[in-house]
Amino acid sequence: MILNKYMQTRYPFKELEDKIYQLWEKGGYFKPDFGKKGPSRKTDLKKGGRFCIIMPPPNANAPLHIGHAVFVTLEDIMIRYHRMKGKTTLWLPGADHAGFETQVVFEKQLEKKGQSRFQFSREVLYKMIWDFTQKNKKVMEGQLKKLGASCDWSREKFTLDPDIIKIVYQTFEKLFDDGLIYRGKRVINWCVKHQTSLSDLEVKYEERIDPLFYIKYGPIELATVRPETKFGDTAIAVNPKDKRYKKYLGKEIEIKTLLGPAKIKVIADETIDMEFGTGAVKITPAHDAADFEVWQRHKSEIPGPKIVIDKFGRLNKRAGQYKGLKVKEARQKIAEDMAKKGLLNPSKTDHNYKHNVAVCYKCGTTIEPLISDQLFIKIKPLAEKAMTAVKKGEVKFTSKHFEKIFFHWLKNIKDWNISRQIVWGIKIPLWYCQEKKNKKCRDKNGLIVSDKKIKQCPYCRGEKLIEETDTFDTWFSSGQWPFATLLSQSRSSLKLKVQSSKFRKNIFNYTTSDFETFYPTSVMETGWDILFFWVVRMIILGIYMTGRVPFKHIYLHGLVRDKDRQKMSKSKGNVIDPLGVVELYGADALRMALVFGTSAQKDIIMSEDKIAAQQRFVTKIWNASRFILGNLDKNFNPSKIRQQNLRLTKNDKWILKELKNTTKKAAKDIEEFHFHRAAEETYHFFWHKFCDKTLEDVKKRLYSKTSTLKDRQTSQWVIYKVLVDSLKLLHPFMPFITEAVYQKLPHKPKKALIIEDWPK
RNA sequence: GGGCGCAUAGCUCAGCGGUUAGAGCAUUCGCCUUACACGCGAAAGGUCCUCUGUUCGAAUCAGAGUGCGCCCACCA
Repeated sequence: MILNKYMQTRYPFKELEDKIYQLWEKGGYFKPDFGKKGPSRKTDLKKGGRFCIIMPPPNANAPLHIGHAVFVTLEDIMIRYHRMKGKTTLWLPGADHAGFETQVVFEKQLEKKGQSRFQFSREVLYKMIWDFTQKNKKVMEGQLKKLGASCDWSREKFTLDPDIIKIVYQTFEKLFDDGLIYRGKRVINWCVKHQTSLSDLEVKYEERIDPLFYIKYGPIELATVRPETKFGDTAIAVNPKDKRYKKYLGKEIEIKTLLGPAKIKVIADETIDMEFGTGAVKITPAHDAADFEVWQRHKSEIPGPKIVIDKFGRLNKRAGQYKGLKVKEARQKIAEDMAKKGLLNPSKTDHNYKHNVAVCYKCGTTIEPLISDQLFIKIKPLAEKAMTAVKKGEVKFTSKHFEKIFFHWLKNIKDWNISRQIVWGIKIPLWYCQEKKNKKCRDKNGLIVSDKKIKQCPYCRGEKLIEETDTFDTWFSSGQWPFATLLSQSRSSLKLKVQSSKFRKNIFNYTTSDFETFYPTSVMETGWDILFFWVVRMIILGIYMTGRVPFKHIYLHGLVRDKDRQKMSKSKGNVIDPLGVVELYGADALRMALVFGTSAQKDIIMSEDKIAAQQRFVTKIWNASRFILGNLDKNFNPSKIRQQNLRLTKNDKWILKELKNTTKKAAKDIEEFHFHRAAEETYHFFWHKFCDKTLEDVKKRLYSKTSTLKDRQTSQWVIYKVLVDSLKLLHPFMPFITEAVYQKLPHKPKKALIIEDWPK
């Protein structure tokens, strides 16, 4: 008996959630054209408008973490709300191959097995990672469903889908034809462990204490932390205003080195800080980005870069007897030897010199700045357009804060290195002609864009061709995600045309209904940590390829932290596994906890307590619903009751008014991206106004034997009406419990709550 | 070095010019009242960081200070 009662009073989320998701999915409710007949979609559009979110594709290299649950929750709230508002609504899901990130994860797994990526051929490695991501992708899809994501699975895309790659190639070719791609020697961030270049964004800085040595270059003494790079020095630079060195300016001075006597030129450059060290700097253009720029300014005066460190972080033959030593060993050895020979002043060495050292953001290995051939995008002209679009309000940040950061970053943007020396990714469709037999070919610097194997240079007919093996920076392809995903939805005409046109760049002349209908999308919702990596690039590439911004609003959510404000990480052991939580408390509780008490753009503080608290709210909804549905007369039918025949009490009128206010406020708050306010408002309305006040008040009338039929009818009508509308208001936040209750209503106007109309 | 944000109840945060400053969690007290004890009813808890100004009126706007945090750039 007690057991029986217990089971009744708890909402059996475990049993119901999957079934409810199936009900939605099988009903086709996630599809934008659900309930709309035939091809007349355009007229339908006019009525309700449209709403579209392209899901930030999770990396297919690990199960979902709590951060993913945040985006699912926020985006699903918007999607469900606008769907109920009658809009043609699309939430397009996807998964990201996540080039470097995935390769790093996979490499770690190999390492655990005592293997290395370098023992596999490109093809084998690619296949292995492919299988790995496909497996992960499946897992992720299941997890997104568990969280209640009402996205249209029939439109799901993967960043390595052939049609996506096709579009990425066309973008690349257009950039190339417009002269915005160049291949050149630049000092790039090289990760010695991962054997690839990294963009500036993929580099973090660590404060370290290293000795600052004072070395003697003939009569000039200068400070450096990196004496091991001295074999690559091509000049000494001083500030033009520095009187101490005036007599040496423009002259070659005789110096002694560990490898014998040499000559080196002294030049003047304004960037040199007279205050630091001795005011004189050795210039090593092959291994320092700033020095490289000095060389660029003084090309005519001094020799070009001399490489002394190889890709494995070891000194090469330029370093004489030090060849083969690793940077760290070499530094110590060289400093010692120089001191012995009087080339270094040991008494001046600063052993407490604090400075920042660049490290790989994934493995923490010290970045070796290396000069190397890489592909770059000339980003300035593109960045300008992105800034203009934001200034004009074509794209709106929901937070001014991020808008400022956006402008600051774009103003100072540097060319984007898009080539990565890794296997996992989209191969750069580039060939290099070694012969360059005619002008046309020379003009292109021997670069040929082709995604197919070619045997001949199309310009000079030369047959000595080298194929590029690098892959694109993942963000280059994901930066095209909004238009690429929508364009690639075309089932018939476009696909054919794209395939037959090979590299015709005007695929955008062919419109597909999805691209036409949903581009620009309504909102880009993602974490602020990828503002530069992703959001900015989408704006840039979106405008470049389509002439229009990719989305109208940008909503950036914060990081999920634990209750001590710590970042969640596996090593700290403070991670909350969203799927584990769903198992324990149900998806609704997790979703509600993620919006409740958190405000836009700020970090989200999450603890299990908070989720448990929301589960209690789920229980409350369940029990209130049980009470209401259990107290309706058998023949109760709300559609047959006329409001003018009711005898509404003061309290009845009060709750109906509150309902109206809450409906209005919740709608406004969701539309203005204040999700927490909408959630809290509705929560408070339902629990503390409706349940605590109205239901208690109504009991008197329901239980009393002296109540008239009219009074009974009135109370039933009121509580039923408020319940049904509350379910609608709560549905975007807590889709499962609300749908579960809706399915039990005696008179459902629609087959499911998800396709109900938002209350008026 | 450049830029930005935050400071409100024990904790996490709302509120951002107008009654007595709110919520969730935690705390205390009373209740197994026929929807729910994952509940109900009540209570306690706040110089809204400090100072100065603007205003009829400031937690809310401005300036200065203090503390905390973040982002960008990295100079040998």
